[in-house]
Amino acid sequence: MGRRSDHTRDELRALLIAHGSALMAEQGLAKFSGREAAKRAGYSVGTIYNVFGSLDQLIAAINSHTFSLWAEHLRARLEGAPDDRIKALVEGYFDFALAHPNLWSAIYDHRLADELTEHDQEQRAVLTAIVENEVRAALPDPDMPGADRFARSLIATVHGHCSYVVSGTFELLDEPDPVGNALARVRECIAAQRG
Amino acid sequence: MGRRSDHTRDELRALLIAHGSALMAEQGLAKFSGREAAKRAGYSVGTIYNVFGSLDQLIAAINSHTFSLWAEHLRARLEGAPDDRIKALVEGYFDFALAHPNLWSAIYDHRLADELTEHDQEQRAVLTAIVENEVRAALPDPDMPGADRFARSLIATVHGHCSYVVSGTFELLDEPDPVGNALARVRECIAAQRG
DNA sequence: TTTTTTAATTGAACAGTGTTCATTTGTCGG
DNA sequence: CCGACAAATGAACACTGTTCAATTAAAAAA
Repeated sequence: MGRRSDHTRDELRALLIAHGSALMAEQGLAKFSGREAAKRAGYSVGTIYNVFGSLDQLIAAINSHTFSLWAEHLRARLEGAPDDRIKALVEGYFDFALAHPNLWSAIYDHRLADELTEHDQEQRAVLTAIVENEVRAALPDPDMPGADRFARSLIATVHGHCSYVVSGTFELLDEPDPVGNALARVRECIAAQRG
Repeated sequence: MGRRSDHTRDELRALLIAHGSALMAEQGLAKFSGREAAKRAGYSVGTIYNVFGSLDQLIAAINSHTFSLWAEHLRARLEGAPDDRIKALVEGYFDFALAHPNLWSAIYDHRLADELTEHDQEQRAVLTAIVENEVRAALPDPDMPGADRFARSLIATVHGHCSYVVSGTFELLDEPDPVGNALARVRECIAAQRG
């Protein structure tokens, strides 16, 4: 088969990301296969290299897509619990990761040799922005200098706890309530920002 | 070549771990090759399966070995700075990871299908125990209930920050001082344990 | 000591992987 | 209608993990 035009370039991108994402969710990064992803999309291996330049860039795009799903999940959870928004964020962070462990892990297990696309970076920045806004609002002084850096430090804090849950480290250490721990640490740090 | 006896079982284990660890440090988990590791140790692929049962178990053993190096690094750093021991721990956590990013990442990027060996678990628990002791000592009340769980929560906190550094996430977000952030969070949480 | 049994080591075989690229075949501007 | 371009293919290559019959040395038994 030679040239087709079943899909535009953008449709093809979306198609490969969608099927790639499904495969990633099923198999995880370690067992992910470009050939299989292409086959499911109805194309052959080479097409990945035409469209994304490399398999790694397809995986990066899949991961960026996961970020979008995740951001949407957080937004929905914030909407459903307008009282304690920090709690909603922390719980939303965890339950997305636990609902989609393979997708979530792939984000952090994948190491890209070259840099992320502009598009990928923007897609990923959305989640960070959501958290930055909420943390700022929860701060004793929302205009505190370095509020955004502080917010990202809190993300890292929650991330560490979540990472231990998904990797099984906490299970090994018989930790009964990792989410509660993460939330407690976040609250302590926010409280410490007064004065 | 048939049966040899150049090495005892334990020597062979150590040999494969040593060469595997060197390869892991050079190439990282994604490009790690069992064949290559075996070749460097002077044996053939099959030997890995004889000794460890599976390639994944060899990788688990390599990672446990990394934990030992890491614990030793922390001990040395604690010895060199007996005044601010929490700072020594946090900095020690980071600079081991940054000195050996491939070894460090392999620990968290590798997902074992079956469970860890007793031996592997013990080897890994050493690092946790060191931190638990130090955190306990730094606590307003060292006999606080749940001190160990709290210590592990702090480890998760530092881990999250470190993970973001090694994966490049923080670099992307222009964070100038991730270690400082981690240390600040840890201090805030410890201080919050009084009362 | 000689023979038998047992255990360790190999490497070919298999099914899969990522990556490249000559070849084919639609699409489109002139 | 045709030539130029672009997209899709899949065979080829060098690798991967995993299995396992065959080989050979060590240990046990005779």
